[in-house]
Amino acid sequence: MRISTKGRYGLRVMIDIATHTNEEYIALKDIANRLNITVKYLEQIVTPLSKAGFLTSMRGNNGGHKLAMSPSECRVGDILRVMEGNLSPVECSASGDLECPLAESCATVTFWKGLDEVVNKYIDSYTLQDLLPNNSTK
Amino acid sequence: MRISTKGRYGLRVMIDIATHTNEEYIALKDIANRLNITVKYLEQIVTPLSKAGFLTSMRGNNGGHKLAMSPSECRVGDILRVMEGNLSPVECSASGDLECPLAESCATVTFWKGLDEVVNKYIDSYTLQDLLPNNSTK
DNA sequence: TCAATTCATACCATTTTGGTAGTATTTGCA
DNA sequence: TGCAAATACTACCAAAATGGTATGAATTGA
Repeated sequence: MRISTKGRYGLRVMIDIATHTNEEYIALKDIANRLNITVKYLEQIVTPLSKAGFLTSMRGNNGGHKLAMSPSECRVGDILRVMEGNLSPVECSASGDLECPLAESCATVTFWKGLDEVVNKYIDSYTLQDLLPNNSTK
Repeated sequence: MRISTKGRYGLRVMIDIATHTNEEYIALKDIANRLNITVKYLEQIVTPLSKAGFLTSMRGNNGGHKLAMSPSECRVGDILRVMEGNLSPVECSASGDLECPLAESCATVTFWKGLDEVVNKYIDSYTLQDLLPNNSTK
């Protein structure tokens, strides 16, 4: 029951961009420096976030990334779901319920679905804004 | 953010034993048959549950396992924590906070701790009794 | 003593994780 | 037009975790 490093870095990156935003594109190089990871690895974290529409990227000189929305409109849950792929704790609580060969296992499906709900509800209760350094409301 | 198969099997095994209990020890062979896994693998699932005190085991002929408590006294959370080792979503929300080199990462620690709490609260709200086939209260 | 059963290790193939490396492509600017 | 800066894409890789199987020893009741 773990959030992978990609999920953690993804969130950190979004926070970093949000705190250093100044109407210009932010180079991966700078983010990588601040977060102490390689640019190449950072690309792998940033790419899905960009494809999902949370960041807009710009190639070429003076290119980089910036937030595609305001921090208060960006749910932490959305970020984590993009980075982690699927946050369902077990397969059968996800969408396509392929196989449940055991009758007993189905007794637990409600339980797993409930856990799924609880997790998603929590992570969706936070926006990026809530996690910015100067913010202390939550 | 996944529960491993060991966690899932652990829960299934406990449910299986609870539903087939009749004041005698239940052989792993029978459980393995019903759950369609090998006895050897089942041993690895049952051993930590036994050591944690949720099952009492009996060696020798007519030996096996049985619940050490009534299903209503057995929290699902306790079972999962035993099987999964540590349910904290990220390291720094767990007990021994070794290193947090980045100032930014600490902005998220409250968030991760909250997630940790929410998960544990949910899984502790269920007892084994709640997951037995004939039960439909929750 | 014997059969049934738990207990304890060792082992293994596959997948996932956490990255690095190299190259191609795009863009702004001199 | 050509170059430098930056992202984008694709391979690749080592180490750890996952999800098991196999073997053998110890224990117990009859």
